[in-house]
Amino acid sequence: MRPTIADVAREAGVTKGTVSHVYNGHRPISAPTKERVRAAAKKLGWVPNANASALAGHHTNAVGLVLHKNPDALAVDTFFPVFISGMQAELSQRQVMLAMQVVDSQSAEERAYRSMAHGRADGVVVLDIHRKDWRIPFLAKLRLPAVLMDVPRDYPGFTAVRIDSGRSMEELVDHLRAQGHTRIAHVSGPLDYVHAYERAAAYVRTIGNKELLRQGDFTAQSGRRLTSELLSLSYPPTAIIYSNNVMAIAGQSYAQEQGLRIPEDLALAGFEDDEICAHLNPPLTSVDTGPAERGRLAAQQLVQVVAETFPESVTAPAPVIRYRGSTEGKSPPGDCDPRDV
Amino acid sequence: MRPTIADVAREAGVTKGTVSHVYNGHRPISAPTKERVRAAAKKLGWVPNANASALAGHHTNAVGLVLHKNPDALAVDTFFPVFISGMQAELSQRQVMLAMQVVDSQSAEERAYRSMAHGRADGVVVLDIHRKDWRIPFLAKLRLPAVLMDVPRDYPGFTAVRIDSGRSMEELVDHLRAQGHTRIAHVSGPLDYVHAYERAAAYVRTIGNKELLRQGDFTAQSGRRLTSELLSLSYPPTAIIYSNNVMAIAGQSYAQEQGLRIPEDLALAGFEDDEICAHLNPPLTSVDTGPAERGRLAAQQLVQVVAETFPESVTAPAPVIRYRGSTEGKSPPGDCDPRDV
DNA sequence: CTGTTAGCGCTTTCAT
DNA sequence: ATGAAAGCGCTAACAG
Repeated sequence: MRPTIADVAREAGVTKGTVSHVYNGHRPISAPTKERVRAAAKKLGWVPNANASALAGHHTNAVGLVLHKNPDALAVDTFFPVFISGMQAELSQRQVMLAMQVVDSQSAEERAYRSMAHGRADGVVVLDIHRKDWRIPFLAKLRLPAVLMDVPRDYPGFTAVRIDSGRSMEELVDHLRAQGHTRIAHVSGPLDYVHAYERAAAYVRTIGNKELLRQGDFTAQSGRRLTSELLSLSYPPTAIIYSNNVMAIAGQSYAQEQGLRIPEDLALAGFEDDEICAHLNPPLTSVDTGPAERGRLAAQQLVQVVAETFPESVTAPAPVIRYRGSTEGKSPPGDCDPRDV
Repeated sequence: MRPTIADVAREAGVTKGTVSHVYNGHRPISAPTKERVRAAAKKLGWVPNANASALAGHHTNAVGLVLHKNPDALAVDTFFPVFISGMQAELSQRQVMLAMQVVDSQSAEERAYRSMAHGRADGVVVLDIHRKDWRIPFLAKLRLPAVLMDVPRDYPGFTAVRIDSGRSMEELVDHLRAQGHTRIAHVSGPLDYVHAYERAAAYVRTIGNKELLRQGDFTAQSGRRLTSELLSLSYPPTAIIYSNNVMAIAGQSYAQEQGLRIPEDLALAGFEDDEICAHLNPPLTSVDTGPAERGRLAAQQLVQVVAETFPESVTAPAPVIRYRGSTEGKSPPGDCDPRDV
């Protein structure tokens, strides 16, 4: 049988309560007793049973992450591994586990959050918030502590980790304009996602109209399709900003197949920078939103929420635009680019 | 208060035992009773408390993954996200959670496995097996069900998911020889890892000596350093095979900085293909070991192990070599490559 | 500073 | 086919 707290207590000549307190520090224990208990635990190879302690105590030492998406998307999108590694940087220090569940329907998602609330995790990090998101009231009802990523405003009872991506969109447009572009398109993500919406809104605000705005769904396929659609306009754009890199890479590859030179004939930029962007040919300009740091902040906030030291919402460090070859070298109209011969 | 099984029982006019059996099918329940219980549960928003059921029953509906490495490595190495997405493809169907813990020391790793064994998870998947791996006897002692990835032989009481990567090394060497290469180097991973060792062993077997074998550690830095070392030999290699892509990409980038043309002056190939390889300039030849499928198989095996239908060890589909520009176009010695002018 | 004990919410015999 | 009740291993409130 696996050792229980009673075995350790017997071995150390104390009671279960004492052993318990040695491990959670909820009351002072004399040094020699502490030592005896530690020695006994080590000798027997005892670790607290997480289920029993969660059941009795109400802390699981785990945080949850419920992802509503196709498992394949996890493999393609580089945001997740980096975000998760950021979370783990914070969690591994504190020996907190990450309880991850991928679901494929709303009912499964509800069940998953319910089970998190009912003893699986002390709290959750919520990603990909929608503009009208059922999960926020739902989590409130469940009284499940949560950190909301990238919500546009504060929600009572929740803390948030925010990011200002509208600003980056403006900078990107300015940069392209400075290079002489006047027809700048945007391939957005689904506009019911807050992050996609904010980028698109900033785009429309800066450009002044939505003539060249197209709504994609973050997949390579939609990046390709919408690029093709934009390029076959009678008056096509000379620059396209994509709301993520998967779409941008697909767009670049499509444009090159069509014989367009990047950036001379078409400039491209994306959001959610990752290592691949620097290695493309030409390298892709993109916005680094700092996913690792955001993951770390999310975990840090959540740990505090769980500890009942209710933290203020924070804003992640401003995104950084990595300017690369895909937006360089556009000459002002009328000029003649030497490479153009 | 969150609803408990007692609330549901009361609401449905039955006992707790009956509710329990409706949910785990451990004994027949009449249809009408079943319906009443289901309705009551839905009405109250009840889901079984995972801790209580694990404590009483002994199943957690979670599988564990303990990773002993720097969190950053998770972000760089594309193996993990893809492997995990493969696992999730299997787990999400069965509503099984993934309990993930990143640790930074052996003692933390032991604790993590102990806590998995003591109620965190029904079993674990073990990655990055060493040639002499303390975890195997340790897990046996803990009686924690486990699936071992890429072990060279069977271990009594464990099932394994294997892969034949030695064969790919041979093919790669043959391919390079066919293109006229006679000085073929290998930058391996740490040789105490089974996967790195098997590749290196196949290399030595095929080449006949270890003159051009260098031991790296899977980081970009070591890829760069060892490439530099190999290239400054008085009789340097004309081709290098790396044990992972991080090292290969770093090597390619270093070689190009030195003014070498790939593949004319130096051919390169790596293991652990990922999307980035196809987008490099030139695209990198590499071995696709099918991480998603291996993740799926691991999860599938583990689920079976946990269900006590002890499955045979399986071998994953053979790796596929993606031949790309980084190994093409080497002319036989003496010939004159037109591009060489 | 330490001992005692009543649960936490569920599963599972043993009854009926 | 269902009910009753004894724990699973731990925490925390109550004693001392």
